[in-house]
Amino acid sequence: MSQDDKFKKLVAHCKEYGFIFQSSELYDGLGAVYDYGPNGSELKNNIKNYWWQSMVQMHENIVGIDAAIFMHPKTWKASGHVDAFNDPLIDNKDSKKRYRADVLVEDYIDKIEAKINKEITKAQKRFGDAFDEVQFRATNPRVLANVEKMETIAKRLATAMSDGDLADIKALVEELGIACPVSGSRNWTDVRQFNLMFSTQLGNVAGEEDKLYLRPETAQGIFVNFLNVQKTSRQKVPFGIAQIGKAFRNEIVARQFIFRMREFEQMEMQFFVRPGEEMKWYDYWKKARMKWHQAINHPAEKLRYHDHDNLAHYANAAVDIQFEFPFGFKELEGIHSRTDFDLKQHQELSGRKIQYFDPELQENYIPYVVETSIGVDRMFLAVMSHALQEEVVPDADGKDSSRVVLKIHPALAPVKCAVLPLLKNKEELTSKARAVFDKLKFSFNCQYDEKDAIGRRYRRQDAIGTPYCITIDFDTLEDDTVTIRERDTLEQKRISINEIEKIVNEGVDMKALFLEKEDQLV
RNA sequence: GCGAAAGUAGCUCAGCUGGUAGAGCACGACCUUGCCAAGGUCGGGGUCGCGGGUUCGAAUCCCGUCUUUCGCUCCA
Repeated sequence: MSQDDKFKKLVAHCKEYGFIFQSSELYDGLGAVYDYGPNGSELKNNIKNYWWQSMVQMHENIVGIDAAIFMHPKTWKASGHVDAFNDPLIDNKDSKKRYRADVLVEDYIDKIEAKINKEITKAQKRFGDAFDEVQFRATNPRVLANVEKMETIAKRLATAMSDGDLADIKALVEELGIACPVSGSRNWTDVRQFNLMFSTQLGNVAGEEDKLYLRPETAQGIFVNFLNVQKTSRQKVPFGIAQIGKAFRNEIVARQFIFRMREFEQMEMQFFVRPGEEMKWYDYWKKARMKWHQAINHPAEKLRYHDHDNLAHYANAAVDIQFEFPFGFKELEGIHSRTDFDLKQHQELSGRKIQYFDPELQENYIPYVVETSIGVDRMFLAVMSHALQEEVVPDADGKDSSRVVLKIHPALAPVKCAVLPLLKNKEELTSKARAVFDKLKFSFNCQYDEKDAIGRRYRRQDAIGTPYCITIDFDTLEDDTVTIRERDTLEQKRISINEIEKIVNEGVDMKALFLEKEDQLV
């Protein structure tokens, strides 16, 4: 099966079995927005629980918060999003390629600089030891002209950027004769501004000053609460603050099902450390997060680290954990060393001190931050795409038949257990099965199903990843035993009704995922 | 946003040299069925994404629009 087919099957499966629907489908849908259905919301909650427990419950020095989506507008000035998320974009009409107009101009400036450097190297060779670079730069007419040109362009670009003068950026591109690297043509569209943040307003009659943004990341809710949390939870550096919540980005292109959505959910943990110790913790979380992924049976070969070539404005080191999705290796989680950038910025713009007094060092400092940030929806997609399998199993006559099975980790499965009377028309069986179901439903998400042949019901449960099926037959009426059927092995065992709860609970227990990691808890 | 492909029943799709819709699976009822899907009978369900045009007549031809998929950019 091609990757493309596999992906299509995954999307179809998600819809057919109530995992994911397109948002507002009734009205033709809304671009790049999706809803989670009955099974999807269960799975999503289980993923969030797995993350939350591994972070907050398993670490004494990590606490959770739930900050509002609306934040003071200055937050986004401080975080750099107002500037960094305002990209002036320009398209080349011939190659159909899109570029950031400011980057095109900056590349042009780099070219001039390269020219100057070439000039200097040449002169260095000619004059040898007698060469004085400062003197040369100050006097050589070609160098002087180029430096002036560079400065003029840079200054004009900076002014145009801060004024939002898109026409002048376009004019710059045209005047400099910048050509598209692909088509070589200078046939450009106008420069257009794309703000990746959604805006709305506070109050009914709002002016520009009341403009609010929907948060483009959850992290800032943690940073602005740093002192509140640190003081009230009596935490000492190093410690972390975890949060799960929605974030919004008005992506130019949102694609690939739930991989890139305009409204998405993040699971973030900001770990505050002593300045200078950030790389140690960066390495620690890099490893710890990889283990978290592997613990739910995602194989090592489907996961890999990917170092960032270009660091974001707030980071001094950054690595992605990539997962092999049906459409290739893509980013699933990011681990960033964010330095003291955010806290420092908030200190500056708020005019309030954001410092931590370290009782051991007897000094005040702004902590450094190591962030782990993972997309819930991407994790969902990773789990689904790895779990969805089609395999050949023997049917009633021992012949080959295919089954579609979601081999999802039992701890994440939407339904933990299905209770099935062997036959539908025997009242003794159905009422006994009902009784068993009514007991089990207090312990975990459980389903009762009596329709169709037993084999077909097994397959239905396979399709949504239910790890255990309990079948009630005539022997049950005699001795209170049932068969328990395991999803992956298809094995059936005869157990007593009293054992069901214990066996299923052990199978789906999340604790098992943490035990193997105990040796490396903070 | 630009380029390419697609949109017909809950799902997967057929029908498309124009004559007002079909299959398989799914769904409901009844029968059958003693452990790994696809047994029998009956039944419900679609104004063919939406809007407009051409035509006596449009799922089918034309235009527009929305959505999805793939590529370009960015990212959790």
